[in-house]
Amino acid sequence: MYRSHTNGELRLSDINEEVTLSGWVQKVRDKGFMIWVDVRDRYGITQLIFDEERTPKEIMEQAKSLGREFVIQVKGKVIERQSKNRNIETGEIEVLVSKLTVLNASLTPPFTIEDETDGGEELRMKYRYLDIRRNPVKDNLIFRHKVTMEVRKYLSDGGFIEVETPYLIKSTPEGARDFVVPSRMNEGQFYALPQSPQTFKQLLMVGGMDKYFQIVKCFRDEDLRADRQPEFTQIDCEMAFIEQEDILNVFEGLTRHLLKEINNIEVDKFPRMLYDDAMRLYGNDKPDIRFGMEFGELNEVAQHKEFGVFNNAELVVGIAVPGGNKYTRKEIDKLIDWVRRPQVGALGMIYSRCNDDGSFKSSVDKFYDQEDLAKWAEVTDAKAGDLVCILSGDTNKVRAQLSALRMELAERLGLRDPKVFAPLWVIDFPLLELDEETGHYHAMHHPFTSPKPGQLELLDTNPGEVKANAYDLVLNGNEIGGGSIRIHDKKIQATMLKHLGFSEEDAKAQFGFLMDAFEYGAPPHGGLAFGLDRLVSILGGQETIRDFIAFPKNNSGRDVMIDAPAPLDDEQLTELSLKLNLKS
RNA sequence: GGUCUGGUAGUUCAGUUGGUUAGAAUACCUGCCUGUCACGCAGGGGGUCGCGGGUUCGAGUCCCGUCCAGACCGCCA
Repeated sequence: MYRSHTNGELRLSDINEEVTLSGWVQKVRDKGFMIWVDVRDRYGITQLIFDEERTPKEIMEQAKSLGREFVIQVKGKVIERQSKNRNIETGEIEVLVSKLTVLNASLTPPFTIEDETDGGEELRMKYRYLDIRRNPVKDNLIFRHKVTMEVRKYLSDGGFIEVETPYLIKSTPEGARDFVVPSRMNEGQFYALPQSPQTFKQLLMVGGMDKYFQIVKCFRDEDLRADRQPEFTQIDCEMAFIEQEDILNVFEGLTRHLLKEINNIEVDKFPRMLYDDAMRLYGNDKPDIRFGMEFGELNEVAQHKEFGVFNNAELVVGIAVPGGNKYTRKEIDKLIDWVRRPQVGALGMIYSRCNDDGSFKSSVDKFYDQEDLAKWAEVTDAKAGDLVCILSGDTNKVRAQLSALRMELAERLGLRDPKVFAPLWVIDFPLLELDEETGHYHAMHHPFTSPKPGQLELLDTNPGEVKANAYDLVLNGNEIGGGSIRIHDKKIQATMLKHLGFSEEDAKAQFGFLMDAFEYGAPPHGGLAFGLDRLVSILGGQETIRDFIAFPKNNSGRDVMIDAPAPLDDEQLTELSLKLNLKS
């Protein structure tokens, strides 16, 4: 028996008990006459004591030789501490050791195994198994486990069946790049790893599994970000014989259940915002509504004077920065530099100070009088003491720029409180999106999303105006889920693919299996998918999803611990009938 | 594909205008220490300044290239 108790469990009530403990050496405090050793496992820390009077000499010597992260097993008696430590749960007792076994020695770890480690990101990833011994990472993994258990519980109780779908599927040209897997038995042919189980879950609907879910890995071969991994986990769901309203209700219920069970927070009914309104008021389809600073469009009140920059702009739009009038000229200039960075891309920024006496001072006083500036303040809902920041230009670009500024300022003003949760639905997304480079439309959600009833005809005349039965769940400025009512009619699906630029042949080759299935009694259906990694990190009140993933990839898609990806040797390449054609 | 930031002891970092033998903290090793718990005290070892080239009497420091890491833009139906 390696242990009778864990290291987080002994209390005063266990005094005089003979116990066996196992764990890692957190710390050796050698005071000469007395040695304390903190032994750790995932449940906590227990202090072991060795002293000249009560401990045999050879065990004292053994204790002196222990190093950090040695795996040890001890037998001993639980005794009350003379000086107690109120900071840890086992702080009132210690174990007087009568037998010490080193189960495995350890090299000195490259960073400290403590809550506030001295290890940098790269080092922690290389030795992730040591990192996982630290409370913050360990707790995050346990937290993730709790969230997924609650998800499974809620959905299973709601009649959903978890069904696994294949990982080795077929590459499709739409959407993200696929990770591909060569097939040895089918020379020159490749599987692709799924970007999502989309078509399979639709086929499950045709198969009559009218409430399906799956907690499932998905794969996208695109460049990474702090919050984006090449393999990530989705809570994937689909329902048949439902309307959009049913889906919103079920998954609003799931989200509310998680907030209640995990965060002990009750949330009101989630607001619903039209996509068009989200873009107009926040410049963004995933608005963070924990704070205001809504956009005020200023075309009408700013385009009647001699200021060419505004007059030539498609959109003039501003936000009020609460308390922003206290910024110095220098600070505002820095802000202007910030919006001019290539990552934001604004050409400049106009501002108007809202003074406490009700007067205004703007950077364009030459063109606008107090009455004009008062209207700007009114439209942007600026109060005395605020600063109105205005950008202008092409509508789509300027909205994105002002949205970036809004988020940046909110961050600086501390308005993005991770303890506050402000979920909302964004609904009525456009069906199609214009690719400015190619001039072609592509599906904003995916090609299986159904247009709003009665809008099918618009596809020919004004495709950009067609709205879809598509919706996103947004939490604190993050898209945590998205979905749609799907097409379940072969003809409509064929029309849709035609508009996306598929020839009849290509459509059949890529999605013939789905359209064939639609001919055998496909029920009306729809669903959505939650990004689990991001959902968990937001519920956990943290920015980085990597600390909620046991073994994440780095910025370049590498696993620095196992050093993947890696080249294949010639033998393997030959077996797969592959020949390399390296660019460099 | 692009923009920016960084790379110096095991680790986290400092290193001024280019100038003597490259420092601190921590970790590690040795010794001391009668209740420690961020233990304390004394001593010690530890450096390819990412790599390559250049400028210079002299480069951790300046220039060019390159690799690696991080953040962001593009991309992510």
